Amino acid sequence: MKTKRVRFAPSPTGWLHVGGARTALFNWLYAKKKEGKLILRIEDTDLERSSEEYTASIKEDLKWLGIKWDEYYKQSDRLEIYERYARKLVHEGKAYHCYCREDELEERRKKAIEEGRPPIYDGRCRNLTEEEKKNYRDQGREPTIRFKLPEQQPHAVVPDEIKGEIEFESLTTGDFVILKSDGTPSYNFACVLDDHLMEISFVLRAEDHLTNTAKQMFLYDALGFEKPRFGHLSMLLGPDKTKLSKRSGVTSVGEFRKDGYLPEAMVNHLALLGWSSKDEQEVFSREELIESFSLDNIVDSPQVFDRDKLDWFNGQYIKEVELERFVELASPFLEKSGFVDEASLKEIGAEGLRRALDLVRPSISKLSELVDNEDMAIFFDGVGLTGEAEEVLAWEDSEEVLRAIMEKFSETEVLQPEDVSKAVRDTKEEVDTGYKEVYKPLRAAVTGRLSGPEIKEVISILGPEKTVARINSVL
RNA sequence: GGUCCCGUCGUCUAGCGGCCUAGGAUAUCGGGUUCUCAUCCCGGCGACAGGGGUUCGAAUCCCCUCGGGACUGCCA
Repeated sequence: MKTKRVRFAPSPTGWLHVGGARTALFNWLYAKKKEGKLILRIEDTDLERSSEEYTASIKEDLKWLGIKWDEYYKQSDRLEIYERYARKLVHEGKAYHCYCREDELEERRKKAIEEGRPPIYDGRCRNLTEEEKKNYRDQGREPTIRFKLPEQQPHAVVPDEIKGEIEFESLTTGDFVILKSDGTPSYNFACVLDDHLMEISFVLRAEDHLTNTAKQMFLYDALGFEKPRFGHLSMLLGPDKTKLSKRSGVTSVGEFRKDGYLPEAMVNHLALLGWSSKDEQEVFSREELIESFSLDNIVDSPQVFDRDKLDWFNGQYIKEVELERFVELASPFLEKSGFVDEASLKEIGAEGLRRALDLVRPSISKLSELVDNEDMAIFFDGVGLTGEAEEVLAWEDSEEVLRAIMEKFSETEVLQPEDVSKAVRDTKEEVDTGYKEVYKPLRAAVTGRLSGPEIKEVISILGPEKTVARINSVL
């Protein structure tokens, strides 16, 4: 069986957003599942809007997601190819030069809409005489090349493997431009040529290309190319149910990365947007996704990108990742906090930081929550007392409790969590009071607050010296 | 306006004629665990867009209506 080849073909006119990322992911999953190849093709034929910066950031984001491509192309490197094929079509009488200027076209389009006619190119340059052409050229007009659609517009049929065969009663276009006046190809033309030349076997792209695919059918026929298979993914929508755009909130992959989402969470969430496994599994490793991925389970209807679910996934991964990696992921965010500096980091020590982060991670759903995180702050100095904490410290037995337990802590160099539990137990006996009456003042004194991670762990990490100092400071 | 796609809990989805008084996840609410918060566990609320058919039987098939979306460029 021939190697399956799919592609992801973004245009570098903006950052990679979640919709594009999902398309890339599905292509990647398909390639992996079929042991095929993924081709990354940068569609930068719009010289005005494309930029190197975006190209670089798209590649970076894909790498971050773990989507690796096997081959890489840039359409701006291939301009001669498109031009050559365009000329070939002109020679064969399947395309022609059009000398209409953009403003003229725009004018006619507007008029057509006003008059209730479809805004379709009227084909007026189809049969220009040599003299007319010369006239236009003398006027300094740079022609475009338009593709000649069959006279009697046959209806296009797109054999979509996700939605089923789609029939178009009519194309909503006239002869369309395949080579722009600046010599660059238009999207549909470059796309068809490249998909063929790069031997793409399956074109899996988003649904906003459906009408493009219909147009492309004619191009394949005119060029004498065999058609690949096609599949159209439903759209990813913003919360307002319209197409994702820069306007519909933060949707660029890079932003999510900066906000402290893990790539595996992003991948997991994206994979479940428009696809589902046969069973009711939700959390998938990459390998599991590849294993269970199938075109059959792809959904037709569009889906809203839901931040809440992503947060949940991210929380799951934050709890599960190896501690070493979590520490690494966390450090840039910690560095941004007000309470961490080199000195305080040294004081808590690498092991202390590890334990503190491990203790705090169930409470966050994204790494950015680590910045100025209250649960994290308690491991560093400069924690003030909340009003509630002061109230607890004012309890009748509080002072006695604290003095008693402080004494126990003073006697050791190291405090294991179970040592703290024992000290609490003994103190409770001594003072003849309840657990709450010991735990609460202890927490209040040590952390300045009434809520937070397990206090015996906190004290264990802090160590006896600091703990005692803190208790002392409130007495 | 035209063409095309889509329509199950707020959101992601299971369902492909009887297993559905519609299942799961998330969100939300309540309970439990805990010194507390988070986690975790248990439970509740919550949907077949509407109307016609077809059929013994429809969320599932057909038609219409309504609703949402995309495209309609010398952008991709």
